[in-house]
Amino acid sequence: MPKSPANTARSKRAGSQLTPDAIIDASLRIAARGSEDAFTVRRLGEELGADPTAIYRHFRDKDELLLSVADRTLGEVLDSIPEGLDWKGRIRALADGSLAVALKYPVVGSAMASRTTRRPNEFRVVELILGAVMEAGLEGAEAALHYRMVADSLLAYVGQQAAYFLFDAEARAADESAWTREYRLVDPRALPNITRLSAELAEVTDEQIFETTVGALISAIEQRAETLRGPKRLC
Amino acid sequence: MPKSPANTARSKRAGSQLTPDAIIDASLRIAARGSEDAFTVRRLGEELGADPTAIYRHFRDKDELLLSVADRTLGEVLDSIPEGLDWKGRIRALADGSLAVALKYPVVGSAMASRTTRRPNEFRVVELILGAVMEAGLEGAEAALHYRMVADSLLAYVGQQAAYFLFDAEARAADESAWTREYRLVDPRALPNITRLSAELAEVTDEQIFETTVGALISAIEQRAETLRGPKRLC
DNA sequence: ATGCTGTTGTCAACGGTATTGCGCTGATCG
DNA sequence: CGATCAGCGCAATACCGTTGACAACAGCAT
Repeated sequence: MPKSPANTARSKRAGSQLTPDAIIDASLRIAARGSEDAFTVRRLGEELGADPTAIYRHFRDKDELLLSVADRTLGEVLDSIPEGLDWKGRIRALADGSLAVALKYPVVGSAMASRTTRRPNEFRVVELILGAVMEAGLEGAEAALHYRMVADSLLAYVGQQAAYFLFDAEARAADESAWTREYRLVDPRALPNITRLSAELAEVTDEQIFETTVGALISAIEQRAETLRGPKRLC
Repeated sequence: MPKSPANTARSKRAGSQLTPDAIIDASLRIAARGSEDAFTVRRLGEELGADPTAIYRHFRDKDELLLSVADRTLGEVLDSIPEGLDWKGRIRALADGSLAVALKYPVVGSAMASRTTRRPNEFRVVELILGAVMEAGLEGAEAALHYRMVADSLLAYVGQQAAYFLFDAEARAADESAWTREYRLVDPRALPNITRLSAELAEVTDEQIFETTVGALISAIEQRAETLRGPKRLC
């Protein structure tokens, strides 16, 4: 075990050309290449010009590295959110930023869809969402519940998109043509709705879907707050 | 290439003790053991009492097997949905059933979160959701869009839950205690909302979150249909 | 009956993955 | 100046999915 670094004037520059930050940078470079370049320990060593196993001097295992990388990207998302937005704007900005960064680094996005990093920037996200739902008018257990709804749904959706994006071009092309091709060949008697809407199904874009989903979450919060605020009448 | 099976009286019983169905059954048995037993080709061979590579005589690769397994479980979910429910009830039944089966076979649920199987039962799901949103009052592109919202959100959420459930007990225990432990140790000045709501955050259950999320999707459909139906006035 | 053909299971092997233990080296510190 | 020790390279390990060669065996035509 190394002693605490930066204790004295230690690790001035030394022979250590490898630092946690440099490794995270290299990881992001690889992750940005999407499915063209697998994110493996060997590939990472190559990118760093070092032996693959050198990474293990700075991270316990690949999982811990991934968590650190994810935290870095989370930070980028948070810093990109402008000041002065209302609660809906902040949630929308978080959602859009998360999706963008997850599609930029799909390996990271897909791997973290079901994880909690427990690192600094994750707490900032929690704080942001909690602040938003409270500004919307929710309190206590209701605020906590709706925070979880937003956080879990967003993370799951974004991770799913990233994983899908990670598929290589061939597989994705096959998947997408399925919407237009196979839906038209289906038995119209057993599946009348699909038959009738096959054209419309093929034209829905991912952006529309994401926008609609985020909108659904936001308006759920809004309605809940309204119900709790004015329980007297509806109209 | 084999000719079409069951053409004549072929494959009466023959030497073939291994059938696609038997392999799917064995896969589900392994998948049901969750994280205690990895779902590998070798383990599958062991479960079948056969050589691991024998599977490749019936499925092109592991991915195709997984798709078939997933389709089987989808069928179970669909068959468990009772007749005579209104559109909200059908969507709720589909959601609850999907979550249940994904937690029963977490490997399958997590692996399929970002896939489309393009197999018979998937079309039945599409048909079901489309029918529901149309019964709610949506048509054409609006129906297609909201179908995608429900399908994608549900699949992503359920897959996320399954992946999380797949973690071995130790990791999950650490994760869960994080909610109660680390949230209390946080800097109250930088993260006031977390500090204030740490108790409530720890008490939110997964069931509540899922129920709230599905409710949000349903009421988004309801509202959209209402807006389109009566565009005259609101009150 | 005999041989042909095609299916199915077995075996050994290959290339890929993450990870670990050992030995060297070179900067830091007493 | 010599001892220490963190950081790195190397070799090896234990898995993983997948493939190709081979043997057993059914059904079919001769």
